[in-house]
Amino acid sequence: MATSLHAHVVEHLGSRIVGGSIPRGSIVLAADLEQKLQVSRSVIREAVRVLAQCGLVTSTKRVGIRVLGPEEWNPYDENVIRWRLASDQKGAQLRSLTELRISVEPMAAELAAEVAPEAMRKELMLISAQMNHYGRQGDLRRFLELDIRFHALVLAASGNEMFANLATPIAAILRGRTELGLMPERPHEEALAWHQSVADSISNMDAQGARRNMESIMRRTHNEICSLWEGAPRVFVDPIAKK
Amino acid sequence: MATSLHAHVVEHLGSRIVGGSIPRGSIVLAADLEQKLQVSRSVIREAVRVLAQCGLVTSTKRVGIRVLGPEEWNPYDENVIRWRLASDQKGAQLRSLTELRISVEPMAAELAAEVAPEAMRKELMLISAQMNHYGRQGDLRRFLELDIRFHALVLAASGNEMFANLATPIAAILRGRTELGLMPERPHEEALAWHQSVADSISNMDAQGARRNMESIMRRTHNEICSLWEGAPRVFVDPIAKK
DNA sequence: TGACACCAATCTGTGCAGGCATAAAAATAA
DNA sequence: TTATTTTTATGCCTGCACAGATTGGTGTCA
Repeated sequence: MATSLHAHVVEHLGSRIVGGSIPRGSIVLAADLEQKLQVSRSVIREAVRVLAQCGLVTSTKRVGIRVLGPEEWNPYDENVIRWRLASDQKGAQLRSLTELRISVEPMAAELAAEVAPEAMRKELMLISAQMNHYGRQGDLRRFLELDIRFHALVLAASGNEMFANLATPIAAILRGRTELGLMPERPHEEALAWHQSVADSISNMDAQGARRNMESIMRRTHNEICSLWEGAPRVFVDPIAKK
Repeated sequence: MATSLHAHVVEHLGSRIVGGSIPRGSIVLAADLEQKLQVSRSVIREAVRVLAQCGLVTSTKRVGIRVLGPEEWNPYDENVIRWRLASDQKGAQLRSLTELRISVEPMAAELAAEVAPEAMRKELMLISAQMNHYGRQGDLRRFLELDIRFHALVLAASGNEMFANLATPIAAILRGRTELGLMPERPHEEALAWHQSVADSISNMDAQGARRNMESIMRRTHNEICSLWEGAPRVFVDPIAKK
């Protein structure tokens, strides 16, 4: 529905708020937006409702539409993540996501070894074999897509829908890393072996083995890209202030 | 805004969809909703936009508002979590959240030890001291509130906004566990000591110590409540099917 | 006769325009 | 300072036109 009018307005406002060109505390009026974007009130209102859902704005009577600060944004919202990745907060967003996946993926691998359905174990073995093949050939494009699928599969095979839902932003990390040339010419043998071991362990229901090998992958991943966010400021949200 | 009309409609429809009384694949018409809920089109439309954002419905021309299945729901949406906790999927939701916090909190403790601002370290020491005090007295109500604050603080002190945002659902877990009588008469000495050690480690910038002690807390937590979701089915979402 | 492509009717969400009600800030009076 | 009035932007409602997808009918061709 990217073609729908209200989605366009959401995109317009959301990217500007997250990007910083509409600073926190700003107050915009629905009537002004109608005129500026040349759309009707209903479109504006629906867009504002969606943005309010993401925590980007609140709309109160007699005041208007108030733009909120980053502490209020929903960091799990797909749009918010995308807008942050396209802004100067890219580093901080990548750091948050990477820390999250480092935490989650070993547990996902462990769970997958215990509960994954047979079809997913099979596919995991297939994917890791293909990763070996194309990795050794230095075909980075194909390797990237397989890598994305591999990690998405492990997350899905955990049977935890919260884990599975991290596949999309994690794919964004992997794509970003490759685009930025942070991948070696061809994947390290070590990394290939770890992926293979994760698949083997899951296939053999070896939960601890799956976890250990995934932890190894995560350690290397972290070392490879943590330079990206050097100096990006951390945000400390006092959990009481939000109540 | 809980008093606003459109929020009421979101609540009405959302809880019914997640609760299962409006099954997946159902098609409801905006006009019918107008009449049934006695509200105007604009209210219905804004509510449907919000629900579409959560992945509960899609609305297409000539067909109506189609109710989606659980694979499409956004598992990080606060409303969705709340509705699931109030439904017969409560077990599965608690399991997902618990697995997530087991993954995340040790890393959060480690990060907090490295980057937490001084004020948060201080408060963490204060909270853990109070937890000791009220815990030994067997004042479970006060202990619960301190426990919630403790974990929320560690998550916030990590400087990772995605971690910090898990404080709300984690608080729901802790409250639920106490309400269901899954807490011992008084907290185990071990648990008190671990909380104290986490606070100490963070205060002393001992990242590995903070992680280890938090891992101990998580292991015990898991053992205490994993009986809650015995037999709850796992959902395996093929990451390709969603593309 | 039957299969298939094409077209028109129809249905429902999308978007537009304008009106009244209401709540909360701001200004004014006590 | 406190209470009251005024101001003003959003909340909510309704009528209308449009767009796009489904459906069924029509005609063509094998």
